[in-house]
Amino acid sequence: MSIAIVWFRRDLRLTDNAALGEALASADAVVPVYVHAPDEEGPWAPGAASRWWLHYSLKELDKSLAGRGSRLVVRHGPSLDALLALVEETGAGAVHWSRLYEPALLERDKRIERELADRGIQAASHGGHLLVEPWAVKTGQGDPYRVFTPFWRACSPLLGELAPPARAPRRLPGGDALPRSVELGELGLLPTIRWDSGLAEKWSPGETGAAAALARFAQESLGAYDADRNRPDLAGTSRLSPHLHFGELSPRQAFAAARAPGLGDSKGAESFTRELGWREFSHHLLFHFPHTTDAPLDARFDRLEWQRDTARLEAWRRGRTGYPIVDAGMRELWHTGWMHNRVRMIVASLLTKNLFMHWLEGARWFWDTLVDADLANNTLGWQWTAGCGADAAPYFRVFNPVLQAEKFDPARDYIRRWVPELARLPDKYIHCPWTAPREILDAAGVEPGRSYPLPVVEPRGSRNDALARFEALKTGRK
DNA sequence: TGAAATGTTGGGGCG
DNA sequence: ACGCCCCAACATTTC
Repeated sequence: MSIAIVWFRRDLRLTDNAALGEALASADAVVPVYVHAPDEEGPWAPGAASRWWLHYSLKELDKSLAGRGSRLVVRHGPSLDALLALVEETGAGAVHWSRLYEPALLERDKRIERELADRGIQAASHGGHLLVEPWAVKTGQGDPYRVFTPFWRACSPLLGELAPPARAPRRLPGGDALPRSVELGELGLLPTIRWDSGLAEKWSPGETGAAAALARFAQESLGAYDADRNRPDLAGTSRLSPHLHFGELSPRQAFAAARAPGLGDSKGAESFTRELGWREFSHHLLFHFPHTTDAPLDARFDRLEWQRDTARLEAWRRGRTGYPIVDAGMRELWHTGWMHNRVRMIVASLLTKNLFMHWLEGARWFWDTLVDADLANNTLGWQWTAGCGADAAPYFRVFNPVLQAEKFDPARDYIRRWVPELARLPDKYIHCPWTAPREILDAAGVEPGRSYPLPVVEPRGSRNDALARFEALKTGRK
């Protein structure tokens, strides 16, 4: 009887999972395994919000495995030791997994593949985390793309060839002879101080929750996605990012949903597919430029001396910058583990271009607080905003938090929800309370500097400041 | 997936 | 009727 280990990592689903499918097709029994080894991800080990999500996603995976005659075997790392022990205990002849593309994991997986092969164990990695493999798309010169539009155009013929998502298996043979597992709780993924009630309210980690989120999105929001995706006050976005990050949903499933009859030709489906394209782009870039997690892609930015100011950084983190749209976003993040993408750009622009603080400070905070924290997306996003990344916003592109708020939160609902101390201000002043006359502030019960902070930085001057520093960088002066 | 400064146009008030 | 000015609306340039 042949036995195969399915090593689950961030493909926490049974549907459209090539590693699982191949294991089932090639062996008589499978052993589903998760190995907890956060330190193998180097300086970018999962943050607190990610760990919370992971706990519940693993719990869900175990539950759906149990419904199919199996269970999830959980072990502590190091990964290689755990896998070798499991091979020994079960007599497995193969280990299957879905490929990931973060630099530290690529290296680790390569080593594990070698070690397994040396011992005569088949080590098989499978695609599925991306629509297109990073090595499959190159420019005419054979280089990786650095600009999104031509990149996405080059992907197009490959997308046309995508097979439809595979079905989940009905039964997993081998469940009667599984090796021991540690309790999920022993992994210590959940916070000791229970700050996670806001997360639990908003999210349903796991494959079932992912499928429900996709169905809701396809039915309710995809049609108007093109316009509504920029509105933080509406449920206009897909909110699939954490599900995609943990592989509770394959990008191919999301892609297929947007292509469903009646939607495939809509503008909304087109822009949503394009967003999936950005996800591909960020992963491809990280694969080709692994150092960009910690260093700018544009090396000229190495010479920049960013501001260090603990008090201001803390004001930004906690949503006390005095800019309502920024504070609303930072509080939404803190409370729900997520922030609307439009608002991510606004808060990132303020941090890097008005406060002139290092994009890594922002990247690290997002990393710890986002349930969808993803090294490729986070790196691309922050370098894009700071202007040092691929297809980046030019250094002079600085968001004005008041104008952005007026444009994308026209009804002021987003501010009133997340910055309740301003809720009674009239529409005219709620995006810029520092311009309100005394009597209006009094009537609304707002005391600038006390009940709500004054702006940490003056936008015009700080913008010009930043421009000057970027300008010096461009011309080579310092 | 920028904002602000600057330039251009055209309608309307008015002497 | 005409020229002049104002200014909103839109376009272009610059950072």
